[in-house]
This record gives sequence, structure tokens and C-alpha cells, in this order.
Amino acid sequence: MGTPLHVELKSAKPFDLLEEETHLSIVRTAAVLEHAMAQVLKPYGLTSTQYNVLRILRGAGPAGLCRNEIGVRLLRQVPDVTRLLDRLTAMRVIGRQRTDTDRRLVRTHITPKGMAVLAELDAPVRAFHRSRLENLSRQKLHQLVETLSDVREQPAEAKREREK
Amino acid sequence: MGTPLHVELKSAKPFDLLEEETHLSIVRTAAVLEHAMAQVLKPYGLTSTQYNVLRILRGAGPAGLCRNEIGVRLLRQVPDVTRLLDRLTAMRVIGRQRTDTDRRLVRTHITPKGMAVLAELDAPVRAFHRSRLENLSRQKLHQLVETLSDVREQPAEAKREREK
DNA sequence: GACAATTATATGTTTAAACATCTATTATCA
DNA sequence: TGATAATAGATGTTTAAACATATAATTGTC
Repeated sequence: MGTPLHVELKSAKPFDLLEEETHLSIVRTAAVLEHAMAQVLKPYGLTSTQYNVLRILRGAGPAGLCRNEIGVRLLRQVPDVTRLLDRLTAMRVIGRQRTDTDRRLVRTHITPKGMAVLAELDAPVRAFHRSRLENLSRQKLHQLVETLSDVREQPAEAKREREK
Repeated sequence: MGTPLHVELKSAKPFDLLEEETHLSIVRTAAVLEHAMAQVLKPYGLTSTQYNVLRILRGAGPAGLCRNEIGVRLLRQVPDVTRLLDRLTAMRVIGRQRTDTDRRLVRTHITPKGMAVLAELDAPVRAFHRSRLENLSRQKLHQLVETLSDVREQPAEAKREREK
């Protein structure tokens, strides 16, 4: 059984709004996981966003993806994908080339070096994920994934508001 | 029922490791919530970390807290609390003074202006939390909070490793 | 077929995050 | 007591995030 968040954060009193407690729990849990994951990636000189890009491009295959498409697939949106890709290009783990048919597009693909870095990381990353969540049953994990997708679902009212 | 994450992120194939899917779901959900929360705070010129500091200091009362204590209570750890507090001091929402008994310590407290900003934000923040999670039952929320605290709990093996 | 609107990416600039190092003060203990 | 370690905080520097704006290419429309 885990520690209540308000104890973990030494808050004076428990939260008075369950929705706020839930929000804070999600953000806190993500912060803890992201910090641990960053430690796994650090020896390889990658940030989690950079690793995210490499995983996206490996999944996309040799044709690669254009900048915007990478942007929308990122786990965390970043406001400057161009320079994120610049840095990965400097590391020689990705490559870029203009598309002929639509010369606005720049296709970005993972290089053999990038593939090698990912291959080296696959085992430690899997081991990390498995050990980090070993306390939870398969059923709990499935339930958590399901509930979180409901959280991300925009409430109906807000959706209507946004479409105006 | 929410959208599966691999569809949301246009991933080529569903995840092959449930633990990884869970990790990514948590991080993705936090990113979505944090982005929405940032929109609520933006008109007030506050980042979510700055808002977090003000909430901590309001909870701490007039005596305030020292720098390190604020650091450990933050939802997301930051590596430079000093300059985070510098910026809030420049906004005149917090104040600082050296402690007499231990002159290494600097006590930081929220100012009346800081209290006023928080007071103004209380209603919109509560409304945001309520509407953002209105799709979920109380029971689901309780269950989610409980499961997330289990996720944050360090696995027993890793704990032993860390204590060496 | 011109021309505004849209889309895709890049650049300039300000601000903050990240990391290492440094100073001052207090605690520890031989 | 006096050297050493530990703690609290600040500072310097590099790197990346954030935000606005610009440039280039394509699409839609009348």
C-alpha cells in the first residue's frame, strides 16, 4: 500500500477536493517515473524527449516522418521541434532531407547509428519498466491504463466550447 | 471510453510491454493535464512550478519555510530553487529573511500580494479540476489515487539496492 | 491564373532548466 | 579544541525551453 500524497509532500492538511488530489497524484507520479527514466538514459547522453523522437522514427521506418508529424506524436509537446531535431542531427542519430514532391516538407529518418543506440537501450529500458512496476498486478495495470485514457478524454462540455 | 494511447500517438503498433504502456500512459496524461493547467495560470503570469511554490508557502503559514524544505515539497523537483525563488521575490509574491538562530537558513514566506494572487486563482483552479475530471466517478478517482500511490512506491528490490 | 490563406519549417530573442562549483555556517568527533 | 565533514544557499556557465515572428512553398478560390 502506497504513501498518501499529502504525506509524501508534507502537506499540512489532506486535499479538500478529490479532483485536485487526483490531478496532483498523476503529475507527481509522472515526475517520479520521468526522473527515474532520465537516469536510465543519462549514460547514453539522451534526454527523454530525444529518446522519444528516436523511438518514433524507428517505428516510422526508413521513409521517416516530417517535422510536424513528429511533433504531434511526442509524448510531451515541445514548442521547438526544429532545434530538437538539430541537436539529434548533430549527434548523427537522425538525418534529414527535403521532399521533392512538396518542397516545404523535410523528411527526418533515424540513422544506423541511431538504430544502434536504441538497440543498446532496449534491454535496460525494458528491465527498468518491468522492475519499476513489478508491485502491480496485470489487472491493476490494465485498469490504470484504461482509467487514464478516460482522464485524457476531453469532457463533453469543454469539447463543445473549443469547437466554437 | 477513452482512446488507446497508441492510436492517440499514431504509433505503428500497440505496445508489446504492458509496463511500458502504463509508464507512457501516466506521462502522457500528466502532460495533457499540465498543459491545460498552464493555460489557467498563464493569465496570471505564473508557471505551474511557481504556483506550486505559492501553494506550499500558503500552507506553511506566516513562518514560512527554508529553501530546501520548499525543494522537497515540490510536485516536480527542480535543480535551482534559489533562482525560482528569486523570480517570485521580484514579483513581490514572496519574501525572504535570514534566520537568526541558524544563519545558513533563509526563511521564505508568502506576501499579502502572493495571498491575493492565490485567492484570485482559487475559484478558477477548483473549477478547472472539477470540469477536467467530471467524466470519472468518485469511486474511479479514489481507485486511481490509490493505484498511483502504489506506482510511486519503490519496488522492494530497488530499495535494497539503493540503501547499499 | 493571380492572390489571399494555409501549411511547413526556420530563426531571433528572452527566459528558465540543468549541471557544476563555490562560500558561509553549523555539526561532528578524535 | 581544532580539524573535518556536513548542510544551506548562492553563483557561473552551458544548454534547452518558450514565445513571437519570419520565410518559403503549396492550396484554395474567385
